[in-house]
Amino acid sequence: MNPPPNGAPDRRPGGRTARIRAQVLDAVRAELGEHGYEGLTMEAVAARAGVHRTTVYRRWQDVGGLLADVLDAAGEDDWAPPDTGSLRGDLTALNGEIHDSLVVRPSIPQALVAASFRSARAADAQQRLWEDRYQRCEAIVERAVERGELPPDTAARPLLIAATAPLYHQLVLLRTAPDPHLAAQAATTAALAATAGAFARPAPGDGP
Amino acid sequence: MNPPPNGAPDRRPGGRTARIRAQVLDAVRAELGEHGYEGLTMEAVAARAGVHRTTVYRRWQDVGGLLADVLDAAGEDDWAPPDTGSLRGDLTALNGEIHDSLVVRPSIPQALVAASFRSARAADAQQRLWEDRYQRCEAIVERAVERGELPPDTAARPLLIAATAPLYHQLVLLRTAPDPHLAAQAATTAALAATAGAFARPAPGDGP
DNA sequence: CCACTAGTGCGACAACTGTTGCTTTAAGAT
DNA sequence: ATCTTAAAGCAACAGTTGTCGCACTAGTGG
Repeated sequence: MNPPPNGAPDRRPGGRTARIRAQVLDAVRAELGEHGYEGLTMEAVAARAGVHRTTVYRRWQDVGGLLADVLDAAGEDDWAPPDTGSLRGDLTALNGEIHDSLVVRPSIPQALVAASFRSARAADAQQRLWEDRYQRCEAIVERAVERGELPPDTAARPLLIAATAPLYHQLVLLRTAPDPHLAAQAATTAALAATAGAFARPAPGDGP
Repeated sequence: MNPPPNGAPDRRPGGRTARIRAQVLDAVRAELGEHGYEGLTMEAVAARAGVHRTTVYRRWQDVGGLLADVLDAAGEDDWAPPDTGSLRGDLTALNGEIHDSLVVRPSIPQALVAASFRSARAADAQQRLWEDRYQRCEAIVERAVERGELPPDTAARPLLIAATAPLYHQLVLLRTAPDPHLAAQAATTAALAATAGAFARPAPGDGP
């Protein structure tokens, strides 16, 4: 295809290439913070990064490419899900984090979601990031199973989705006013359903 | 502000104005169906509608205005939530409808969601449509309460959100592969939590 | 039937977006 | 130090998007 879009410091990891990438990505985040996704243009990013337009076009192609790179960089952190000692506590804390990240204006996650609708590459990067996050969150369910809070055959992913989806739905899709106890409400509901065995896997004999 | 964008046949409800509005909205839906939201341009809509570009710009301003008008038109139907005789059945049928509308390619609802991120006016229209839909769906909860399936102080909206949010989350935001029994799974979970009283309103004494 | 005018068609234009060929800079190797 | 070449700068260009003034068409009212 074409050369890797995300910096690809394979051939020349030298200072300039990396420096310019950092400048540009910083500029993207700053622009996103100031004008939101709507106001994010290649022109403005290049100007703020102190880099020529052509450079940005050549390395990232379009706005979606820029966002994809930002998303990939976001997945390289060491974030870990909260560990409060109980399933309900973990889910509530997790939802609190999600809630806060979605209500600050302007919200970077919101902008990234918006971008994923305009660019296939941003959508792919977004999907990778979601997958990574939910994967890490499965630890919450594993710990709950170890503590005996949940039956051992509980499917982690649907449970996590049930807990977090209402937040995204209300704040991203429906755009209702931020409800202070929405996070706890959704977490509690999911925990309750899980304890009742709502997420037990259908086929128990899935061993080796 | 400015003259009403959605046709506004106040002053001259004559045949041509209405005819052109219909042509343009049809063209929007057709373009949306063929090229998705990405490929929706004012130029193409005008051409397909057999109308001059300037006319479309003047009456709808931008793509968001077009979508907003389509959304408003969509809310004028006589849709009613399914009535199967049980809460779980109703929610499952409802989720089935949502599921189907989101997995067909290209999906109009998906495109409208995407549009709502680009245009404030489309976002407003989208919000009106969601509100209308969830309002109508509250009948599901009311019937369940009347049947004695749910406690009388059950909050309808959070319950409906809990039931439907996982679908939107997976199919619109996460874009995972369509899961055939995802609709039933989410509906069942929500129904179970509701029966357990997870959506009981906190303050019982809110009467006159 | 005729006059009025909201709404549409038309063409020209400015602004913006993205591309291309070439030159210049600087990282990495000899 | 100097050579090589990947990557950035630069300027000119084509295509697209949105705007404006004016002419004209066709509902609306007398």
